[in-house]
Order: sequence, then C-alpha cells, then structure tokens
Amino acid sequence: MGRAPCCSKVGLHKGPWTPKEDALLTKYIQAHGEGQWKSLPKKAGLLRCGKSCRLRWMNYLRPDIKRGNITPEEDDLIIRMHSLLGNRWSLIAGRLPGRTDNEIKNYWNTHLCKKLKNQGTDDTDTPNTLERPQQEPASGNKKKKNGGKKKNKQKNKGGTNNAEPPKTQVYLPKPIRVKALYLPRTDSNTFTFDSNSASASTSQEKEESPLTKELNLASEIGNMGESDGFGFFSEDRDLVNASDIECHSYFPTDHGSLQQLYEEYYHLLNMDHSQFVEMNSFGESLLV
DNA sequence: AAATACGCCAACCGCAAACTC
DNA sequence: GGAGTTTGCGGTTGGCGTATT
Repeated sequence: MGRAPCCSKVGLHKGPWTPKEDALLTKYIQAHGEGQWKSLPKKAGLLRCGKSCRLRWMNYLRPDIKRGNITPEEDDLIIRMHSLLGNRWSLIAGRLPGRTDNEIKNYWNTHLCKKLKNQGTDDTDTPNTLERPQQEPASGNKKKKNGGKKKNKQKNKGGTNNAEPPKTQVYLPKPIRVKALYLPRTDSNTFTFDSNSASASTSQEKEESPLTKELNLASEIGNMGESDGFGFFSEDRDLVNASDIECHSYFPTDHGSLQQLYEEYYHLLNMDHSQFVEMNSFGESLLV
C-alpha cells in the first residue's frame, strides 16, 4: 500500500479553485509570505491541502506570472534548453521570467512535441547531449483511470520505448530541487521585502558558485537590471509583489542575453567527457 | 443540431530531496 | 545518524472548449 494521498482528509476541497479561495490565498500570502504550506490552508481559512495551495500560488496567483502566448523567442529557448536539460521543467522555467514549470511542461507536451516530431527532430525524450542517470519510466505502474477518452498522450515518455539501444551514459548533474530564496520572517512580518536583504542573500549565493559568477558577468554584459527578472537557480519567486520590490536580476529577460546564456550552457554541457569529474562539482555548484 | 474526437491546461498524485528534531 | 515532516518536481489526469463528422 502506498501512502495516503495528501488530500484524502475528509472535507478538503479538490478541483478548480474558486475566486473566493484565490482571494483568501492571495490575501494570506501577501500578509504573511510564502512557505509553511502545510499549515497555510488552516491559517488562511482554506479547505485545501497545502500542496494544492502552493501549486495554485506558484502556477496562477503569483503577481509576476506572465500571461499570454509563448513568444517565438521563448519557444526557441524552450526547445534548445530542453535539448540540453531534458524534462527539467523547473530549470527551464527558471530561464523564462514569468513562466511556470507547469506552463512550459504543458506547452512542450501540446505544442513543441508535435512540432519537433513534424520536423523530424523528435527531441521529445532525452537531451541530445546528456542523459539523466538511471532515467526510468516515470510512471509505468500508474493506473489510467479514464479508460479511453485520452489518446495515449505521451505514453512512452522517459524510455518505456523498450527496443531502444542503450545510449551512452554521460554525466548529468542530478536533478535537484530548485530552492526558493529564503525570506526571513518575523511574527510581525508583513511581507515587505527590501532590496537590501534580497541582494544580500543572493549575493551570498553568488559567491558560492563559480558558474553563478560567470552568469552574473554575462548578466551584466547582457543588459541587466530589470526588476522583473528571476534568479537563475535560486528563483526569486518569493517575490509577492514585484512592483514593490527592487531586486537585482541575475539573468536577462531579453532574447539576446538568453541566447548568450544558452550558449554558456551548451558549452558547459558539451565539455569533453574527461572533464566530467570536474564538471560534476562545477555542474553541481550551478544547481545550488 | 447532435455526437464524437481532439486540444489544451489547471490541478492532482507520488516520489524524493531537503529540512527539522 | 535516523526518523518524521515539509517542500518541490515531473508525470499524469480530468474536464472544458473547440473542431470535425
């Protein structure tokens, strides 16, 4: 028996969020900040599980979410980042300010998958330079509930396509959790976020990572300073109201600079295999 | 106009990493 | 160091809207 679903508690709402719930959640987070997802629903007066609240906030309610169509530049970047990183949606999303991993994942599965297949590129499974260690069929034993309505969308994702010859395994930085910026809270915290503390905590991170330094350099070169940018792997997503916050952007939002960063990625990930040991720590460092 | 097929995307689920004690 | 808890990620599903028959 697996563990019980997190939302199995009697009385918890599931399914689409109502405007009222949205308002409650938004109001609570604006007052108290993100985090404490487990206890948040209770405190906010929501009959939802914490996970559901987090998801709703991250994917829909955050004020910095960019709505609207994916631009051709973003489209292009997603394709190329995916070719390097595979299904690391959160990492890819981290390069696209205002886009969420869910959005990119959906976009990939609905648009780009087809597009690439039509082009014969079929980059739908694995990165062309790297492969996730021990990449397994992600959900081979998951039951399919709705026997039939769906058309086996993305069924063979992740290597269930058995007959494929074994690919050369190359080091890939193991998928890591993209950690949100830590925001110190106090009891009376009203979730104001001053730029000094923001840059203090992030500069700390910068100092720890050689690649981050490089990327910061790239950022400086590449027209930095927009207030709506996200951090690289630190994801300044704790920003509740971007308009209130002056925050350094480590990464560019314009396509030219994204291109530059992509090239850095590409270079990094295509290093000679003999350098992988070194790259291991190097790669790890950029994911911290 | 009705039925069916398909596309899209918000939300759920399970797993595992990170954190806390 | 280990157990328990919390958080984040990626895969998958369900349901609504639109297109096609």
